[in-house]
Amino acid sequence: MADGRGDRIDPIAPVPPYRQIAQIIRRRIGAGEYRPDTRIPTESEIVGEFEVARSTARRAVAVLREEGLVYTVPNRGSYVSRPSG
Amino acid sequence: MADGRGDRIDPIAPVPPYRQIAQIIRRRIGAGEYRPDTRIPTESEIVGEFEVARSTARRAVAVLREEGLVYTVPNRGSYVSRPSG
DNA sequence: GTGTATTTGTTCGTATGTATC
DNA sequence: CGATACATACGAACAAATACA
Repeated sequence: MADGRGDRIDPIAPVPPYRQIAQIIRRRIGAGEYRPDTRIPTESEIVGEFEVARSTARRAVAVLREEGLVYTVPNRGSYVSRPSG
Repeated sequence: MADGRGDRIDPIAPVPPYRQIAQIIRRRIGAGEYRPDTRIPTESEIVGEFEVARSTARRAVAVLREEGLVYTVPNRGSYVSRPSG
């Protein structure tokens, strides 16, 4: 379960899918499923797991990046940020 | 003409380029221009002939692969499938 | 064995058009 | 009208396997 399979989004919830996905990944990071400097799921994997468009997957990752929770390396993927300090 | 030069895609047609290209290759296979177990054009060749991005060329090939019309050998190319049976 | 070219695999960056709410 | 979402397309970079001189 370390991969969190079973998490689902509700496409008709008031909170848009991209935020729900960001929340799920945020929780996994907090739970240590994705650790510092290791890659979080690629956009394609997010698309596959949550059955959303790539643009939605990208937005979810963008939310986490803007929060500073992850950093994105072009053409490589997005990685969990190390605790600041 | 066995190489099909002259086939063109319409970038603004309702049918997207990647499907038009798949259709053209599909037709060539049906016409025997590309025969069983022989390679179809590489992604680069498709890019050159139809003047599309590689990602579009890949999608066209993916369509044919999903239809079972061709099989792709990693790092080698895509080949015409043999008639099932 | 080395080096280079070819070819597919992967991944992110960005833009446009359409549709829905 | 704005935000969200999906489909499509082009671009760029790099990896890995294969082929060949």
